[in-house]
Amino acid sequence: MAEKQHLYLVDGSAYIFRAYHRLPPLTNPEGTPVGAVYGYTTMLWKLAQDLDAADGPTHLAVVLDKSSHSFRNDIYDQYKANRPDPPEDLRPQFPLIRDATRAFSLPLVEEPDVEADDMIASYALAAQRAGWDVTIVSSDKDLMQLVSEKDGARIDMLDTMKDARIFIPEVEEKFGVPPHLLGDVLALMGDSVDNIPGIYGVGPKTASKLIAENGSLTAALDAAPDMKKSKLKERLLEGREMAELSRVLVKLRCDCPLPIAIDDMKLAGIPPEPLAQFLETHGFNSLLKRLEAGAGSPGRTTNLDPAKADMQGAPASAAGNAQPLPEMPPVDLSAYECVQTMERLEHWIARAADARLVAVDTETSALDAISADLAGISLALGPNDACYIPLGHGGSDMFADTPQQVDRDAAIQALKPLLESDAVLKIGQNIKYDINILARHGITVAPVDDTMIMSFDLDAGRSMDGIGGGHGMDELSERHLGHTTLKFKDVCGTGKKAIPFGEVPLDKATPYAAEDADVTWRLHAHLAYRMPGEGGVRIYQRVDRPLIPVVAHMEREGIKVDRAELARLSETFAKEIARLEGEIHADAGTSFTIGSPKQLGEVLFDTLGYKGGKKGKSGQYSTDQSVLERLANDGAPIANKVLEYRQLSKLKSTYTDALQEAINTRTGRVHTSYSLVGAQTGRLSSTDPNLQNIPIRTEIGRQIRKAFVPEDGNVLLAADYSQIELRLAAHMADVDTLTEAFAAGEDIHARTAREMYGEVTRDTRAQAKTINFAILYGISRWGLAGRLGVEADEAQAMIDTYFQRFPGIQKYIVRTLETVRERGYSETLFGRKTWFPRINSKNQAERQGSERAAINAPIQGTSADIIKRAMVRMLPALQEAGLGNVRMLLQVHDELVFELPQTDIAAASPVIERVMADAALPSVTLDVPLGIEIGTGASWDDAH
DNA sequence: GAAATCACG
DNA sequence: GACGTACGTGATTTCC
Repeated sequence: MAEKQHLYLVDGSAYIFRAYHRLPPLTNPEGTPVGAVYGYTTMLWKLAQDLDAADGPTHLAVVLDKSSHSFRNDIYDQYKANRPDPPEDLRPQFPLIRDATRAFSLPLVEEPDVEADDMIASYALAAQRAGWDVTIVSSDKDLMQLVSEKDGARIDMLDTMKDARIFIPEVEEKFGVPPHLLGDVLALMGDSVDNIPGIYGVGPKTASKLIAENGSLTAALDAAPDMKKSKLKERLLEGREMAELSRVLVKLRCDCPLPIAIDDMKLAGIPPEPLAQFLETHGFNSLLKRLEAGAGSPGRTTNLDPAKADMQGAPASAAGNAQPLPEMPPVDLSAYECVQTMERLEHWIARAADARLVAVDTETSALDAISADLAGISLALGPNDACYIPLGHGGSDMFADTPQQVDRDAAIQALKPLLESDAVLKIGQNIKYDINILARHGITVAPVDDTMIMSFDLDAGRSMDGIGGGHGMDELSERHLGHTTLKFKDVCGTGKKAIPFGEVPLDKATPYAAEDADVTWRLHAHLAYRMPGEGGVRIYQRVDRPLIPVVAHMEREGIKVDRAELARLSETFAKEIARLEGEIHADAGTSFTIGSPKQLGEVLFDTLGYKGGKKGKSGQYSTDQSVLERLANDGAPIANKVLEYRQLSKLKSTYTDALQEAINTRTGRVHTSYSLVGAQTGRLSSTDPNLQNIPIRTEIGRQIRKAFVPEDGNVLLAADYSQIELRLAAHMADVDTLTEAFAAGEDIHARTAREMYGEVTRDTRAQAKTINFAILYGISRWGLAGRLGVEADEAQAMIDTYFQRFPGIQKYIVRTLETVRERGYSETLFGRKTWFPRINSKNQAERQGSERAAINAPIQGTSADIIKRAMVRMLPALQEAGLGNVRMLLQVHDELVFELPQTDIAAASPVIERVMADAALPSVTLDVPLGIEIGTGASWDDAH
């Protein structure tokens, strides 16, 4: 029997309207707007690429509206009458949609006097009659009428923007009736966009209820006279005629003549040449590169990673698309405007809306986004085309005049539509900060691009000659623009004499603030230009960019800590510290600063004369934990006391004291700040305070975790990836023994012990665990020897055994190092690069250090990618499950912490588990399952 | 501001 | 023949 045919019908006209509103204002090299065309092209690409997929197309055609007039206008002259003209910069894109379709060599259907919907209906039913499956690529609710299954041939829909399949249950869920009754519902409720009247006062809810109860529109209208007296009854009686007219209007014509036979819509390989030409003409360089990389057409090539078409999360940004690099004149600080009236503000807002790409920077009174006050906002629309809008300036001198400025709340109301518009891309340097500042003024800034993160995704780990390897704006400006920015300290001063930005006079504030926005705009142009050619698009668009609002939101949530509990602990610790101090001084026979490693070393090794003091390169004795533990074993009672003293001082100063200070006075919670560019591997880092290193390993430290608590009625839920890095190592090195052990849910360290030593005892398991971790970090015989307390050759023998037992691991290490040496960077499964500029260094220590980091980076980085993907999907998944009260508070590398009502635990746990376990999909299918461990409780400690 | 130490994954 | 030994972070303290 022949394979089943599957026809995809693309509703091209509807798509470009949606693409237009979701995509940034890209232009081709000639300056013609092509944002929507780009979106359309990527969609076709993705569809064509699914040619060999299980449910992919065997046949494909695009259907477009030919003219604005159709037979429906003859029936009802008001049909679609109140539709506004398409936006100015969309109009030139309509003909380009045809060009794009032809470039893919796809059949195109355009018929006069009927709408695209009618042609789609006619084709869909014809194909279904022939026994084919049909997928309509659209999200138009009218087309949902066609969803059906007949003799095993199904018609379904695909919304490529939401990546959602719509079949009968989805229609029923949305409208409360099966698809064949949908036309009746639509007729009753009407449609303001198409100007279909329906019945006045009847919306989707009432309409679907009436149809569901009566079985059809006619029956519903017939039943009206018998209804008990109500507003609805009157409306049904009065509106009968309009409803019947509407029923005709929403009915799809299924009998249009078919200009192209369905058999001729066969999707074969797509000739690359016309497509390449089209992509080149419009500057779609990222797609062009892919086409070339695939050495063929999207419909045929197997080189394309499905992840690249995995459009989850982010609306497109300018980064990664066609971006010619504009000419940029030198920065001119005198070119900036200080916006002091509503008229000028409106002018800038209008221009920004027109430009559809604006660099934004907020100036505030402090560095902490959760409590800092807004001092002003700067905007940039191009090089030297920038302004500063002071909103909270006034001298500290009470007698000085407050400078003229727009009323803050009025300005915020005026800026809100711009900053929230889907059609305007907001770019910022660390825009998470600005998002959080503006969130407190009721503005949800979106969509965004972030130059700091773009830089990180291109250049993580790279150090640039003399300029440094960071991603701060001043550094980026030096590196990419050769421009030295004004420094904050030159404007606000430094140290004690520093003044808040709101007290800086406007003639000094304006050049500083506007320059930041100008430089951000310029950096964005540079980085967006580099993105596609240097492989930054995938990780930026799929992982890091969609994460920005998610992390911003977590920071705003914060977590509650029990201040009284911390204070109690501080006091207990203080007493204990004082006692130990006395004893240590007595043991030493002298009073000294225990917290000074220098003095402590001298006391231990000179005054008291203990053996084994080793000085480092600074000429100082080492007194760290391992040294003190050794001394304690050799019978030095003072050593244990110092260790205990150290532990308590650490806990008190870093945690119990500092966390009390960190409680925000406004929210009563602790708000950390996450850096998305903090760790070279792609991990997040947490500062002010660091909530990623709260004690857990010792009993006394865990008391601090007990102070992290939910609000009354809630619980904390902690969800951990179990052994994720070892699982990823097993997958990436392709070690069957380990992947099978993980699949079987075995204790992986025990399994390693069995493989290496033939038996599992407490000892061999512990050794195997150490070796497993050593592998992840790039092993050396000395390092392992030190950890295990054995000689180096014994450690070497274990390493040899390990590699013999798991040859895949050794191959992975060799392979990874080879590619890093050759290309200069490592890569995660999701395409995140980390650069190792010293991998070929002549300095052995430097080189070996880089090698160890390079072995670890793909594993640690892939783990980071996975949890980031889980975070991006988490709240939408919970929302969809009706769990809007679940709050995601913290991320600790392989753990997510949530706060939720006690009553939601049972429903939320499986959703959280599923999102985390499936986070690699669909981009990457792992050979190992990702195990998730979930706990709940009345504190963070209890949740473990 | 660097160095030493130690909290976490 | 010396190097200096596990990957990735951030906060605190002391001392120069």
